[in-house]
Amino acid sequence: MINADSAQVYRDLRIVSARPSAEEEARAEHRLYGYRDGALACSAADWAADAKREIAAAHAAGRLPILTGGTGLYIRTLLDGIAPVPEIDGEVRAAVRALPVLEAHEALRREDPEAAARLLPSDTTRVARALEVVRSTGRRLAEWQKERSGGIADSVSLAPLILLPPRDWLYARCDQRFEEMLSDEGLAEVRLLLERGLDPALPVMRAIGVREVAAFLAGDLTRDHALEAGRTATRQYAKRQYTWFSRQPPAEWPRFTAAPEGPAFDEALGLLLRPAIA
RNA sequence: GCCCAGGUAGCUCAGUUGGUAGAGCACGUGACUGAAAAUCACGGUGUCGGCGGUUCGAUUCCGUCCCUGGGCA
Repeated sequence: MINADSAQVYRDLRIVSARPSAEEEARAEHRLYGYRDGALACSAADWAADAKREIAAAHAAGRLPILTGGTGLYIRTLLDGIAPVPEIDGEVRAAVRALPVLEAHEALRREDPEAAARLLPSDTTRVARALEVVRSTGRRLAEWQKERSGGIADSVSLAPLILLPPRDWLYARCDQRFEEMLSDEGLAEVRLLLERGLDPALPVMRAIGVREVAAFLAGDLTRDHALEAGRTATRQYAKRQYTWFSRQPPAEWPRFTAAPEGPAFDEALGLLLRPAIA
């Protein structure tokens, strides 16, 4: 089992990212779960390189790799590749991210007018990305994006299955899941993370639940309010995933729209895995 | 029981000097090329507490009842 989830890669988040339990991990080999330090941001390309290695290793050992996870961009990067933009200079990145968005957009208007026209001044992430790319590489992002490299889609045979369970079912699971984050173990996990004093902009600090649990620990939210805020954030995220996975992947990838449990799901998995194993 | 203050969207509240109403959050829909559990865009979803009255017209004014909070007994 190879993780394709951007939060489950971090060592610091076990409960909060709802990683598979020790018992679950004992049933099959699991890779790329909790293998990175939260102090270092993991990018889609970083993960794709790791996943490529794990897939190759599984193939070499004559075993079937199964990717699972909810980060669409990661999976797309692995399969289709991504623009070959070189590593961004650390100082450039820091300077760009220190700018207020409006100023960054203003700068972009001068340095990459095309990108400025395409992006709304409110879109902090993309404005910063476009700006750091021109500044660090001297080439506009759109130029880089004419090319994609590193994808493995053509060299593997893929058996995809997209899970789009009924909204009610999905939201009930979201609500249930957050309860565990406020357990003693969940609280301890967030306490340890906070003690590291990491940059709050790091992905590990922005994982759903970290902010809510931290607010509870600090006394800024009651337990009930933290629970409600966390559940809301989880449901909103689930909706974003729903939109991504129902619309972004190729139309021919099968969608499983019932709850992923019981005989119907077992049959779908069986149909999926039989040719892959053969 | 009496006196105040309230009752408007799922929630917290604006507002309408009488012409059927709007913010934030929630919610819905969508976008997505190197921090994506991120970031962003679009959408108002409503017996304006109930019933009467005045009026061409009432969520708005009047009466009454109900409910909530506070005060006095």
